[in-house]
Amino acid sequence: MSHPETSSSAARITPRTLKGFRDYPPEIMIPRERLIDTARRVYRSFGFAPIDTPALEYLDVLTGKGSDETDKQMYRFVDHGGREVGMRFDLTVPLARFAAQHIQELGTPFKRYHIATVWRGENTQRGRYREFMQCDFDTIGVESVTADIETALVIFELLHAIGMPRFTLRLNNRMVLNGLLQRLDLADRASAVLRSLDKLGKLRADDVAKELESVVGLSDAQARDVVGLAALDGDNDAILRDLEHRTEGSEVGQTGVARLREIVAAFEAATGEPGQLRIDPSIARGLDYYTGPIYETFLDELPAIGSICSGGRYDDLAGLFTRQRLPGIGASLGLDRLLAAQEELGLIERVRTPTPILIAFFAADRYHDYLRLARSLRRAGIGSELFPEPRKLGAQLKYADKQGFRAVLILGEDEFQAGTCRIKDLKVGSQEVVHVGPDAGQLVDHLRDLVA
RNA sequence: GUGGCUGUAGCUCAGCUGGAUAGAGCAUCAGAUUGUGGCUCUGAGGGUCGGGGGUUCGAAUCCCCUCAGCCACCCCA
Repeated sequence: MSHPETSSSAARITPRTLKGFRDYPPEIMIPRERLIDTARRVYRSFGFAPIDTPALEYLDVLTGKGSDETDKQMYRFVDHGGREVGMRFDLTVPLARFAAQHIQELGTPFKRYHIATVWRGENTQRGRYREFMQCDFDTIGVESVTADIETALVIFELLHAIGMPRFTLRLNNRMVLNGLLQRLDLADRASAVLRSLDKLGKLRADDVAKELESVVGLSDAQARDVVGLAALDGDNDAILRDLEHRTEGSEVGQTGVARLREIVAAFEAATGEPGQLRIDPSIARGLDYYTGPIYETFLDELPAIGSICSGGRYDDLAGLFTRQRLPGIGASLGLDRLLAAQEELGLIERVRTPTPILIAFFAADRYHDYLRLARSLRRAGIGSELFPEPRKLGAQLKYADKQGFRAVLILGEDEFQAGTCRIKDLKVGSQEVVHVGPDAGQLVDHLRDLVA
């Protein structure tokens, strides 16, 4: 109307989102933010401090480390000043740059968490988008096994805090794999072998063995030996003994097994839940840069969705940027996967409001009294929305129902006169009349139980 | 990036081998119901049939291109 030139349908632009990019409406954003808050709280409780870095970096900063694959997936452009620029495709490369640039002031150990959006122009799939969020935590500058142990403990606490205590943290050590490959005389083909090995979760052992022979060129015996790792069964002690045997004569391998042993013992001592940490020699993780312990976390109720928290140790984070050696270890929560899992397990309550209480705007000339009441409730820590117009009560209740409010406060002239308030519990359907009291104190006491 | 499947109202879908004004359920809005949501009834709004081009007297229907989604592969910080 005010823009006649855009009112014809020919001039109108179709509203749409780019492939792999998403809108997040309130009912999606509310559980998402809750999860992020929980991760933040757990990270901070262990002493990890927040950092942020720019979404855009000089292209050479990002491409330096990247494989051809990540190069292909990176969003890049030339800015108005002629600079070659890329969008970060993970939070580890920015961390490496950040650490190389600031480690003098930061000192070590440096523990940081970083929850931020990253971009990859890869093909989309269910649960894989071109814009997504990573929730990393890392410890820089600690070679000792204590950092490996703490990483496992953070994952443990995180999953419990999220309310998903039924999970298995699977642990392996690249040193063990390297030791084994050394013994098999395959050190030169390590990354190809590991890539195939990593498929053991998805493919049958026979197929992986076949791939190792045909693609990587292993002998029958070598392939069987590698795949045999996955067949290892029994408790952690039994597996560790077996691994010790298999890596005999390899110093790296033996060191790796010893480190696993320490992690297992400390995890048990700290949590009292030894069953939730399992040595799994078939966990390889695709990445070349892992050099020590590696972690993957699977939900017992939904293992098929894949690892929801993974990470590992790397000996040289920032070698591209500085001569100073910066060893580190860290992991990343798979936010989207975890949300998908919670959704599938029916753990996500669908609400469109972060606020539990709606105050019906009922008596038109009591507006100021409603404002005062709302303020008292908010000050007492009870989120309260005042309906903006004195519409029909039925319409306001309908709105409250649709948005997912926990309760509606109904006060008309009668209630104001009597100093009372009706609390309508939308979930149960019951209703009670309570005294408001000074500063709404009595009302607050009632509501606290309700919204707890 | 490669291959396959799919795309009709906000959502789930129907719509025959090409035929006239494209339908249903749910959802939305209004009313029944000016101090009480979910249930019921009545009514209304809502469609470039993903988009563009082609074949045809005639296309939601057939063909090509394109965009998007799903699945598999590739890969996986």
